[in-house]
Amino acid sequence: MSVQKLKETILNKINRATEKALGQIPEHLELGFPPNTELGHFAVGCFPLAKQFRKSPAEIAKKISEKITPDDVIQEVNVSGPYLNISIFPDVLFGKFCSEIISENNKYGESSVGQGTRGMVEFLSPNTNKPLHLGHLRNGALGMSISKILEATGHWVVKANLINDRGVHICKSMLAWKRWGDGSTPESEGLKGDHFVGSWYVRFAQEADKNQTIEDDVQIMLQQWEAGDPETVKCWETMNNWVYDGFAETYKNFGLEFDVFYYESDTYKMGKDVVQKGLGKNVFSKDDHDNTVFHLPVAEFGQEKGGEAKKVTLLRPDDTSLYITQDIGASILKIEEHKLYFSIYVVGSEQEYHFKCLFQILSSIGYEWAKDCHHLSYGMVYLPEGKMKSREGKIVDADVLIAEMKKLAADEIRQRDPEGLLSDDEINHRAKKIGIGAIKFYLLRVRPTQSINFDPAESISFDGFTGPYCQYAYARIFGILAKAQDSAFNLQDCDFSLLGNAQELLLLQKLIQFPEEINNAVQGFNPSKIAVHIFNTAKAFNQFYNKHHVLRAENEKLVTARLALIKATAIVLKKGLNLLGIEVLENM
RNA sequence: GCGCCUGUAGCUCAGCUGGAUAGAGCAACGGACUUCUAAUCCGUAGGUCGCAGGUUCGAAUCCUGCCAGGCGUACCA
Repeated sequence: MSVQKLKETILNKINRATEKALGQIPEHLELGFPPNTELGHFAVGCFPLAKQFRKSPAEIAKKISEKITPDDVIQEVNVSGPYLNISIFPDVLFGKFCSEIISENNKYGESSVGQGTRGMVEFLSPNTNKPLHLGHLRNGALGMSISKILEATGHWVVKANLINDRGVHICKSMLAWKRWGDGSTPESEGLKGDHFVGSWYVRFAQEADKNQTIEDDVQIMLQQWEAGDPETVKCWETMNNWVYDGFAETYKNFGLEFDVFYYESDTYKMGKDVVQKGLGKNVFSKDDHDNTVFHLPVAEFGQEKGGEAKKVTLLRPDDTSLYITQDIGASILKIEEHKLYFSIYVVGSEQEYHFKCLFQILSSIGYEWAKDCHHLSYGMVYLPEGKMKSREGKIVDADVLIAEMKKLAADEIRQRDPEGLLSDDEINHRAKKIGIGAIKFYLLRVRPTQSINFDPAESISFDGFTGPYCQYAYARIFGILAKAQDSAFNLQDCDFSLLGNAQELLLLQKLIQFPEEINNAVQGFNPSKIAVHIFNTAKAFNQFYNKHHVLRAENEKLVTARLALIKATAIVLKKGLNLLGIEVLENM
């Protein structure tokens, strides 16, 4: 009997009892959990039945309970006000769930609700004029996690990175390097490529403060680039390649993976012909200044003070395109090239209006898939002094943060290894997983719409509601399982009737809830659901661990049953952390 | 002005498809390592759920108004 069947069995029993007691099958009931494990293992609130049977929920609960007879699954049913609290025989309860989790292993919690539909998650989307910062890490962590969660729920995901590699800001670092760089390279300066290029972007800003005319020079440079001037294009390629080398290193360190890269230099002209076609079909029109514009539907977007519809400009009078025009082109390209059914854009909340307009325009042009485009919007990352602004140097650099967290983790590991038994390689290996795990968990543990106030002094720690806390629980379990290897247990021989104390019940409850939380996460595009649940699972394990022994339990049968329970726990912890893009460690 | 987001314990946040006494973590204080890893656990203390109405048997959760903060608001990306 599977877990799903067990739940159905319980609900069926209640349905039949309701029919006996009140003459009708209930319209809708949900199986939940009581607030504490002493009340029972599952709970059903009778509120939804009040209308159907025109009685108070408490009265209904009482009548139903009278018609439920214990059997080989249900041990007893208690009524507490409007609730039916149901207890299951421990051997069935623990037996079913532990066996199922262990046999499904890393597939536990997955579902096929996505039915194999293919979609794209576009995230990170960096500019090639400066290194990545903390905001990019939030974006990257979200993009990776939501991709994994979509895959776990039966979707086919293409991870895309649309790189903003052209434009006046890119030309700024080019101009500064050409003028003052004196042939220097990342190698000659001993810098990561993206940091090297970023330093010239900063230099440009400094020079521009002294001398406004270079702002004009950079516009000329942009024109030369657009005209395909060989020298400018060569410089652009050289510098972008330096940046890509640097980015690749950061992607690798932080665990960011992409299936496809798009470059704005390839796509920035693409929206134009779509707009011009739409102009012919009267989807778009010309305004007084000869701009090509789109009128937003008043019902959704409201109207201007004068009463006319709001509009979006798509082409300037000289037919040059704007950001949204490019995005129209890129959106269509992505869908057609990869035969997508849905398309997700992981982009900061400051662009919500942009995407609302973009999806509306695509829909108005006639693309039905526009309804399956989703902007996964997330809040800003603030520093104590305010919003991050790279031009003012108020940023947390991604590489610096990663290195710092890794170092903090390494210090912590060394403290736990006073005799120096661990090799530098091993310390490095662990420190990386722990440091990155701490950053990712910190960025993913709150819902995306929340802005994050990043206080470098105290924001990211290894204690409490953190990634390392969850990793630690896993490592503890791994330690026990490793020691138990000699007495390898067989699921068939487990006597699960021995389990059932408060800590074991709470832990099992967390394991049971896991698949549902994955579902919640995917429906709300919200990985924090998983972060919170994995923390609660780790906490439930630590509470169990501190109160009960596994290997030194009272008797051999209890040892085996508990081994099965913690093995199932390890599976859930690992799966959950992996869905957040966090790796587990076997030793900490 | 308008739109979206946010407002819950000293701080950072869960809970927000209405339901059992509002939960964590951090910080504070007090405990637990001869026992499977103390990056742990237990306890104490800490809350007019921004304010005011409304809907409901029942509201942190839904509706309306207001207050405060953030972001956005057509020819930047």
